Amino acid sequence: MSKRSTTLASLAAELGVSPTTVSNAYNRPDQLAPATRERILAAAAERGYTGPDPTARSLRTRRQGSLGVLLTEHLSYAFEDMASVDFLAGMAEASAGASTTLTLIPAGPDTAGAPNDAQAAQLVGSAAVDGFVVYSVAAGDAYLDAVQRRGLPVVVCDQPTDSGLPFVGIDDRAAIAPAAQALVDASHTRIGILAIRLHRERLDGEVTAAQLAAADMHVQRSRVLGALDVFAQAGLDPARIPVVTRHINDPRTAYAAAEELLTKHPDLTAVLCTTDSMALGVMAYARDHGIMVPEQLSVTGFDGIAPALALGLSTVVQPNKEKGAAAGRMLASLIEGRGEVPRVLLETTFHPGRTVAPVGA
Amino acid sequence: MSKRSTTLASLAAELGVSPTTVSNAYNRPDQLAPATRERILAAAAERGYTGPDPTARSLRTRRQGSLGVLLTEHLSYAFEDMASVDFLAGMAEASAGASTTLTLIPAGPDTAGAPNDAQAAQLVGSAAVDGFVVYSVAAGDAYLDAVQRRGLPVVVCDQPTDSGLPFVGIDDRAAIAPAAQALVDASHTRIGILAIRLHRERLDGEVTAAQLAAADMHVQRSRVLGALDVFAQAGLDPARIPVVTRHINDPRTAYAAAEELLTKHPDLTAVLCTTDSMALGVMAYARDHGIMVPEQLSVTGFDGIAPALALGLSTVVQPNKEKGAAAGRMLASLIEGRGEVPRVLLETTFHPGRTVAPVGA
DNA sequence: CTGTTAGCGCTTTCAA
DNA sequence: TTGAAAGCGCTAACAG
Repeated sequence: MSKRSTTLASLAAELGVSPTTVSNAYNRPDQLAPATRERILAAAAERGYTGPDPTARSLRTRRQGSLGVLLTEHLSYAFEDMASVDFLAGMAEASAGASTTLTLIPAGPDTAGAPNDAQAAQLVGSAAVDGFVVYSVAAGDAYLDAVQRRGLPVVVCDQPTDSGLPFVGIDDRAAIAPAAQALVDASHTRIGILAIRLHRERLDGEVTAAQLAAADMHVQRSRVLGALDVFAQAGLDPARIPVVTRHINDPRTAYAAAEELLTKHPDLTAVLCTTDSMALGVMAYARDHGIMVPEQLSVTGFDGIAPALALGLSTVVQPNKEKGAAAGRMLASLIEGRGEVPRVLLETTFHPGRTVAPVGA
Repeated sequence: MSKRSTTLASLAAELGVSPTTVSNAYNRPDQLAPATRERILAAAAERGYTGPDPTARSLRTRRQGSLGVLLTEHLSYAFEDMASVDFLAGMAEASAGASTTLTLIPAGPDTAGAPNDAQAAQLVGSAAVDGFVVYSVAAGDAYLDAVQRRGLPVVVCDQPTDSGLPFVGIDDRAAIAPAAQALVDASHTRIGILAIRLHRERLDGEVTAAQLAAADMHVQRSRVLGALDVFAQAGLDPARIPVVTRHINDPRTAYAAAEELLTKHPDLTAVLCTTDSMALGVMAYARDHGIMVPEQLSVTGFDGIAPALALGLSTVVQPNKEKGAAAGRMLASLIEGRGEVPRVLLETTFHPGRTVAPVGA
């Protein structure tokens, strides 16, 4: 209480032992006499010394004991999406396994060209971590650039898919096929697509083929293209399949997107969504407007989040949590120094659910 | 590439300026000639120097730029509960506001008396943070002790309620009253209660009055007692109201708990749950067993998580996200040095929903 | 088993 | 406007 806080050195001095000995008492219990150790720990407790200062230790050892996580856009949106929450849960598990902490970088929204590159660099540059997992960030994102410059180990998850960095994800383009196929098998021909965030720039509404081709959010783009692959294969004209998108991913927005799609195209008999959250929005909209699912409208999703599964949504299930765990483990092993550039693709499955029915059933 | 990485000092040497000047280029742009600054930044970029090392800076400035968050039990369980996810989203918002990162401490399960106090102290003691928010941790928890010993600013959220530390939460005992009252008003007399985790020690199954009185998880205890208050007031004998509890909070467990309660007490006409996740479990069980809600069974929850609200659950809504934000802001301001011991109680509201109906309706 | 000696990379007075 | 010096608190060699 009286003097400025106790340090390892001051403790050592008061006890008449060397700093090394005190340090060993904490870090290498087997390197000193148990009696000495007891004496040191007792004195420490008495003085309110809780052990070596983490910062000083990190400076010396060059290890932080923390994995950085960079989520797309504003963190608080990320938490609204169950898929990213599951991902984080998986990372938490991996980090507990490595007994490190998890540092979340609260990335602000990064609109392309917006002048917040400096802030990105600043936040990323000053995070006390041993490496980063970058989750579902747009190609060319300022935060991603900053992370790469930082020079620490990095694992990219989901996207961008072409960064050349260690990667964990799924094959989105192939993964969505069974959902699209289910619609085709049910004889649907008037199908709409609902996607979130195809571009870094805000872009809400119906998307042109050119815009789709230029989309820089790889995951969403792959899913839309994967669905169109299947529809084209089935003889449908991709140009006649409306694609509506929204920048923000939350329930209200999903509802509005569903409304736009179904109002502009009242003849649709099926909606393929690139996320479950969107599909949930469609179902909410349908319920509110007396549209029976699947009798009058078939709906498919993507992700396999709990609420969607609980509602019996026909959807592609991806192992979100396992993805987080895999990314976390991969990062931990890169930090350990096993330095290959691995690329892990996880499996997905189609959950038939009960929201797809033959046309006019 | 060639030599060991660039440091502020080496950069300064190569440029023939002093370390101070380079430091100023990053930290006090107004303290040096713009031209000098440009030159320094350019040279830095060229050499791949991304700015002052965060650890060294922290050691020097004694600030970490990160808020620590301590969640109960295994982090990955925490993520399964939407209420804590919402809380985290709120904290993320507050931390973005303070432009700090968020450090999650992956607390392992802390059974009372288990010998992991050392690990707790270790994890908490070595986290590079400026303070902690402790979320819903049992009274006497080893992690909480470790946090207190660490001597950094701390904000307690939800529980324990009697720590004397800065606090953010709700009045759980009063908050649950409207839910209980709704059941009473609907003339229910055969009511069961489902709660999670009343004690630190694992305890699954029906709880005795003595066990309830000794519960060290304040929040759950308060909610159960608050409900019993109302029932007693209405002339029901608390001793005849079964309380079933589960240690782990996940959908499967909730389902099992519902099954236990309704199997042991088939005459129940209503179940009051102390969390929405439990209530969801009851509804799932009811659906699977052909029990109509609310016609044959009334159900109430607590929390107001999105999936529950979407299903029309009659529940007490608490501002989870706002709670996280309030805790984060309070911690940030304590770190800034505004050092009172505040105590914030947030408001709750009862969401009538449609899962309560008169007996035998 | 314990001690001595050097920094880890940075910021901060204080001077020039 | 820039520089010199002095540590922040710790651990890793290397001796003893």
